[in-house]
Amino acid sequence: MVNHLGQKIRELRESQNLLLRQVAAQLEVDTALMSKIERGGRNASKQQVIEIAKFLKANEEELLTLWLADKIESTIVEEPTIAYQAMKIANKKLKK
Amino acid sequence: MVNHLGQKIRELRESQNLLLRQVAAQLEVDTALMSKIERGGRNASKQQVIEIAKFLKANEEELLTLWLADKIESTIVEEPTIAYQAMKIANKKLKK
DNA sequence: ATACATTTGACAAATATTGACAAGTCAAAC
DNA sequence: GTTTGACTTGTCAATATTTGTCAAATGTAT
Repeated sequence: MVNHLGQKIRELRESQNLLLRQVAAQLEVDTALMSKIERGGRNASKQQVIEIAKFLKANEEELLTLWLADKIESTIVEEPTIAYQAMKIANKKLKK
Repeated sequence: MVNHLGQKIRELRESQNLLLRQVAAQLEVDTALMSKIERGGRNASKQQVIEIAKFLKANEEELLTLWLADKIESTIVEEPTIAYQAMKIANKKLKK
């Protein structure tokens, strides 16, 4: 399983030489939680993603898209054999 | 929002002239819960879907696929603008 | 070895989900 | 118009899951 959002956040954070502690402070959460978010051990809330985007000067929609992709993946990961077909069905809604 | 699984179950049940009460008894749940499952007010558990398929002589994989599609849809429904892109990302995993 | 960043596991608190029950609607008999 | 039977809905307690913190462990450079 990948963790699209966490990897992206870590990339952004490190490229700006920021510490977990600093990002965590901005979100007003424990450093441990921030670590888990980056490593995929916890999901960020939508609001947290928005604040992270702001703080790391990233595109909010891009991060939210990764966040949603992670959620979709964790929904389907237990059902690999039928996932593709189910995705196809779910996709039909989107075209409208 | 549609409810793929519930609609299919109702269709199967009615075509066999069975009562909600009868299907519910088979699953050992309240009729009210069965009603909610068919109408989309509650999600069935995976085990319940399997038992429903058996009782209604339906294809288990087909019902589970609808069940998973419903879960995916409820994951993306709150984020219509980014859903398509997120689905595309999640889809990449499946090809492997 | 010290200092500091990060990670991990365990835990309580908060939140969400589950299924039952009771009360409700509705239509078809009667 | 009241009874009956099928289904629906709101509410609730029980249960399960998720959330974030703390303390301890691990890693990393000086």
